[in-house]
Amino acid sequence: MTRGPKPALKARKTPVQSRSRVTVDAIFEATIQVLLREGMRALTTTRVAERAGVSVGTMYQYFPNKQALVYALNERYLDALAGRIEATCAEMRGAPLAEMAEALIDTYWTAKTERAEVTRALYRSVVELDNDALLQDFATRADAATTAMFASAPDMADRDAPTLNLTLAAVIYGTVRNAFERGLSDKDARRLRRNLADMCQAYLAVKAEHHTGAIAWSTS
Amino acid sequence: MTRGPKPALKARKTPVQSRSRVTVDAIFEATIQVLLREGMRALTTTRVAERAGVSVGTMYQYFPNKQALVYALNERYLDALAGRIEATCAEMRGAPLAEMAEALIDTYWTAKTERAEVTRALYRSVVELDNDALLQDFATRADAATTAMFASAPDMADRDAPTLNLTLAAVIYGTVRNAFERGLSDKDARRLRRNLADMCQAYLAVKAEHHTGAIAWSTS
Amino acid sequence: MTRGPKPALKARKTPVQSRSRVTVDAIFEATIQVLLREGMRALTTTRVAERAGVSVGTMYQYFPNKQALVYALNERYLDALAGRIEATCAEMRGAPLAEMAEALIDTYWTAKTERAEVTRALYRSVVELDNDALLQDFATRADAATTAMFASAPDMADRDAPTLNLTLAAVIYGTVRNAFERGLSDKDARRLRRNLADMCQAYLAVKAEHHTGAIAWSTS
Amino acid sequence: MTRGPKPALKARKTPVQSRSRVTVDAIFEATIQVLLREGMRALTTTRVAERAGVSVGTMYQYFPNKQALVYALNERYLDALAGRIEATCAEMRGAPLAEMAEALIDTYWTAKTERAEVTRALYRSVVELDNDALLQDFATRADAATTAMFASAPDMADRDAPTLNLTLAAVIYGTVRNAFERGLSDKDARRLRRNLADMCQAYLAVKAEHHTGAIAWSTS
DNA sequence: GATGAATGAGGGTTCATTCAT
DNA sequence: AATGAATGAACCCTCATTCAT
Repeated sequence: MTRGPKPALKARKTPVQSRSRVTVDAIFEATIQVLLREGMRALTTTRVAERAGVSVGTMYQYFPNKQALVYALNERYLDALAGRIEATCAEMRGAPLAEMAEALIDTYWTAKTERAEVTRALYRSVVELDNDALLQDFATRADAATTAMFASAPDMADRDAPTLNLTLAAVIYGTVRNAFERGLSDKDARRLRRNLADMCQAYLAVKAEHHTGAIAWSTS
Repeated sequence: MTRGPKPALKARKTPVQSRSRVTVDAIFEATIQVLLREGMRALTTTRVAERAGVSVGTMYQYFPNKQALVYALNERYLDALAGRIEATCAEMRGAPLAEMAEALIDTYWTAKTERAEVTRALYRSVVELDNDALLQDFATRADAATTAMFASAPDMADRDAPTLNLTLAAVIYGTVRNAFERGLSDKDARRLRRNLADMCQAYLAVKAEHHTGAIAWSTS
Repeated sequence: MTRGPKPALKARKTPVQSRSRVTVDAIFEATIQVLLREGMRALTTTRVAERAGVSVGTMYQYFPNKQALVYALNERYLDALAGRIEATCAEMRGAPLAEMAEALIDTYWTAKTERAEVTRALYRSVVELDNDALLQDFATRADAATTAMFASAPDMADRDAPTLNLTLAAVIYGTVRNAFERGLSDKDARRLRRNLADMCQAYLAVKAEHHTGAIAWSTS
Repeated sequence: MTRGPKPALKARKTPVQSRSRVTVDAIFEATIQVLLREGMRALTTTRVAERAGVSVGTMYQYFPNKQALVYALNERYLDALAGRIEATCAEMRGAPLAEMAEALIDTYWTAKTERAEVTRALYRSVVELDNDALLQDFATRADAATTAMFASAPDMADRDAPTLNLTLAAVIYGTVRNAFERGLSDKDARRLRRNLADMCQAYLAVKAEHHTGAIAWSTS
């Protein structure tokens, strides 16, 4: 299921030594800074190396080409994001669906917002062709985690886990991104987040009635 | 409210004559094709002109520079999209909120899906600088239309129109985009679309109960 | 001796009809204007045609290419200049050398100064390769006139006419151009002009002594 | 007093290392060659780089743009020329005016003639925008040197130094340029040079008489 | 291992010139 | 004759990538 990156995009060496790690981190941070301050168009290898305080040559020791750098940056970010989602999912195992949804919203929203500039920088960097694969991999991994989580909910009844997951995931991730792109005020952001949670809750409650034989709300 | 494009991005001549229109259309179409087949990176003026069957020089007769071309393409698309949303909003004036939401989902989903490649091509192109302004303009226009529509609903009660609008707009547009990016199968797409509508309906129903004094579901 | 222009630089048609003459004049004037206001770099056929109020196509009816236009402009200017020099020479025939020199300075200085911008514009346009030939032709023609004039002076004695001519011509033309390029104030300009005349006079006087058997000034 | 170049025209790196110096020299030399053989019109970055035996990229490492290259070339030449004039002025300090004039002619004439092609190439290149400033700077510097020199002459009497300087400088520089452009034979060149010196001498002698109370030549 | 000067393909853009209308 | 849209060669410049030091 995991497609894995094209060979050309793989990082050259896994930074095991601490010096390497520091260098790579500096490069990543520099990339974000440049992306942020000057945009995708100005993201040149020279500029990144300069800001990272290393030479271009050194950069090429860690990344076979520019695309690989951007790729790795996104990979790293998405890996961390997936990890956080998995953590949340593990934590919420066995909780009611509504709480799961709320926790997922919390996690995702926080992740996207806490370093908004980084998020924005990365959105900008995704022009690169093959990041599609990256996104698919992330989706697959996140979906696996959330699907498993939902399946463990006591109020799952006989719902179709994949479909429920698809619905909640699409709504939550999609809404958060849209919110992000709107550049909302803090107040609006809080409201929207609350309403999104309410919406998921309402949806789950209605479905619950269906599945528990209760009278559907629409007929009440 | 509308910021308007930077002068540098304005198209050079408005294609009034039929020949001009044909040419401009060919250029737009070619841009989409290139974007689609080769990605943003390969979107060069030469390539576009070639595929459009005109010379670079001709292209520059209509667009002062490459950015302006991409800008105009997005402008055109977003203008049409906003128009469709406005039409839907006009049509649904006075209908119940749930129906409005459903109609909005229909319109937006259809617009994004009926020429999926175009949508995909444009998503790829929006990364370019200053298209932000374009998106903001679109959002402003669309929000105006939907807010007005919602305000006309008989079951609006004492809801806060801007907040309701923000919620539904963010959820609907966000979810549709997320769905789109997942490249769902037809079946999954249909399911998600249905569930998104249900979700909105459920949310509106619950809120309705609140506003009509009914006992909230969560306490039942 | 006259090399004549390369065929490619010849104007296409001699403007005999009055309409043609008006058009050509407009084009010339437009060329000067553009040269003046925007410099050589901005001297494009489109721009010239536009300012002249004709279409590029029409321009190409009168000049086979851009170089020919610039060539013709310079040719016209130099022709007029040579004409004025010839007129002065004719007028001064038989006068003393010193008066001849003064008259030549007057004529040349006035010609260069009375429409200084035009002079400047033309200096700018001379980048064009083959204008060398043009300049040579002018020099030949002017030298012929001045040499003849000098030869007619009563105080020529046994001087070498070509050498005297070379000396005076080089000094006068050279100094005037240098003065022009310095962008002198009116006062400085007047002073320099006066001193240039004095210098020529002094030179001629000394030579006269030599040639008349008088004791050379330097030994007195 | 010195205006200094626009920032855009400054050279990118000062060639301190020997390799850099060689490269820059090669580029300068190539520029002159192209200018000479093909004229200003054909002075393209590619052509220069090619003839210099380096890549365009390398050229741009040393000069931020084409104009800067031409600018630097002229700057270098004019700097050397000014230096030579200053040296002559220093050397002639305290000498009689006539000898000063002769020395100035020698220096200037030699400088313009010894590498005639270079001179010619540069005359062709000066048309470019903003080299005006360069010329002004040169003039200012040279005038400062010559004015100071003239002021130190024993036979300055109560002459106006600036005016004397303006006169001699304009006549000498102007005449030399004109001579140069005429492409004189060696014999004619020698003659003209001699006569120019004589002319200056005659002018200074006459003035001297005025200032020393002697009877003016014209009345003798 | 690290450096950064050198490379040169390729990008965006201009503009002299043509030719169908 | 006049027009001006179309052409495309050629220009200036950038920047990912290499490799001698």
